[in-house]
Amino acid sequence: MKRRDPDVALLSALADPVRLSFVRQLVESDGICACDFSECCTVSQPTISHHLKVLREAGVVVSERQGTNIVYSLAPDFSRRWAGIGASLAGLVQVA
Amino acid sequence: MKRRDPDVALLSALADPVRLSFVRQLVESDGICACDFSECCTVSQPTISHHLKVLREAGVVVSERQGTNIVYSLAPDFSRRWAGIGASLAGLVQVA
DNA sequence: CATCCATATTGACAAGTATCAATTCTCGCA
DNA sequence: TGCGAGAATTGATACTTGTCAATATGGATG
Repeated sequence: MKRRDPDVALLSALADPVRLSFVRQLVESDGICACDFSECCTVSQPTISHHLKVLREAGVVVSERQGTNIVYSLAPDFSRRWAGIGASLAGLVQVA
Repeated sequence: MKRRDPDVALLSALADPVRLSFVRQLVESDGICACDFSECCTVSQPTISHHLKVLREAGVVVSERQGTNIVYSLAPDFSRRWAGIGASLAGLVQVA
């Protein structure tokens, strides 16, 4: 596919039930081990890894090694990017 | 197709460059004739109709006949739905 | 260094989607 | 009532994507 609009890429990354579920979990925590995502959805380990890669490449999450595990957390500028798209779509304003 | 999470359905509807472009045009106007969407993207009439149907079924837009044409506009509760998803994702608050 | 565990990658396949050409539908209007 | 224009549907096709099994990678640790 051609080079993608980053907004479309971000929306695409969120437009999957498994990935949206991952992101919702990440919003409520300060980092989740990759191995712990398997508890929510009945998908295999490679599938989890695939979805995390999609989220990483869209800039939704970042990963960091902590000992044996790899811990994922929301990308620091995710909420700003989301607000930016929202501003262009629905006139929303972010309250700090 | 299985029953879909409406949030995923809304995000999926927006996660396409043509449809996102349509929605951005709709945000800035009070209604656009279906025939006028052809000006922005180089896609055929059936393709435009298809994308508008996807947006309609996701609840992003509504359509209304006006004489010969069919006029599309943003669904009245779209911005509320967007804000709802944002609240669960990024802690955003809508400023009325 | 050898091994083990967690994660990532590869390969394959099924299902979904975007697109267009051709056709059909549906009003408004003469 | 019949015609014409705008919009939707159908059918076909190429591309993308979600998924898993099998395999590879890469640190930590004995």
